[in-house]
Amino acid sequence: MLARLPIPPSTCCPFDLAKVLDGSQDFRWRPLEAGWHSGVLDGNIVHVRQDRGHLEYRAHTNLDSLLKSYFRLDEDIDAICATLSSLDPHMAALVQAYPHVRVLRQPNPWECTVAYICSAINKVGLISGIVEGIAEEIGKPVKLGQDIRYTFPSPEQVREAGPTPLSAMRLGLKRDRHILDAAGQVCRGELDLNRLSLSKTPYPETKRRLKQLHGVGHKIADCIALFSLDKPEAFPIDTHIRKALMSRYFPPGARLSDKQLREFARAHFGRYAGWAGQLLFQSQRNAAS
DNA sequence: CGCCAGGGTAGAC
DNA sequence: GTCTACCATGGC
Repeated sequence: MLARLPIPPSTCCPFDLAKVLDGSQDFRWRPLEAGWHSGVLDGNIVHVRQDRGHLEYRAHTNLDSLLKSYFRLDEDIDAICATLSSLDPHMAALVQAYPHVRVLRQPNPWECTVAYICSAINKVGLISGIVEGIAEEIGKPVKLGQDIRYTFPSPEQVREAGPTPLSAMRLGLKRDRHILDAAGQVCRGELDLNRLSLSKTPYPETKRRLKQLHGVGHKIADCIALFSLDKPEAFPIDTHIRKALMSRYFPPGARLSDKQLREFARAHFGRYAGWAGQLLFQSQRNAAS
């Protein structure tokens, strides 16, 4: 089926699909022809394209609510922009320079967890290949037109597949064991990712639970919380964010631990710290390349 | 070959 | 609480 969703107009931060996906926190988008992009969202293969004020998509079923949630079409982006711009002059400049930045709401926290366990000390392109590889090895094929993709395997599927396919992928840094262990925790009901996504589960408790997973520390727990568990105050600190913070908010030569940087971010950026972090990330990556 | 990439961990003080 | 060595792989 082919469908169209209206994109709410925004004066300061208009929606730009290509840029949103390019700087995306979801590793599973692939460009197609004529402005279309192929993705796999929570088991659904989907093609999306922007036609001015509308989001067009092709899929096997109605994905209106899923896509609205994913791209945050139901959210007041102008209000978030205004909040970020009011934090300090640098943030105001970044909102103007990168108006397309969005923190997407990924529908599958399990996939997000595995993807970011694989992200440690890897380049974005490589992470993308690893996540795709896990889907191809253990997931199920899904087809839309001539496009064949693979669903990301559920914890049950990962556990049934056992250690062999993961170790054969040579993920390094014991990531194969971390993923299998996390799958076991979810399967045994020791880890309830859906409960953590509820607004009644606050950010601190969410992060504490995620950090109990092997291979998940402050940074990756914050990525999972921010990108798939609806915790906009989560502030993942990686090498880029560290550099951006040090150059813009502290005098040259200052030495701050990650703990001090987390405390600064919480106090200075507040409720939408994660969005502020995405802006810093974009600017730092842009400056580096 | 050397270096680094969207870190995490155990063990040491 | 903070510092350190080590974990493993691919791309340039």
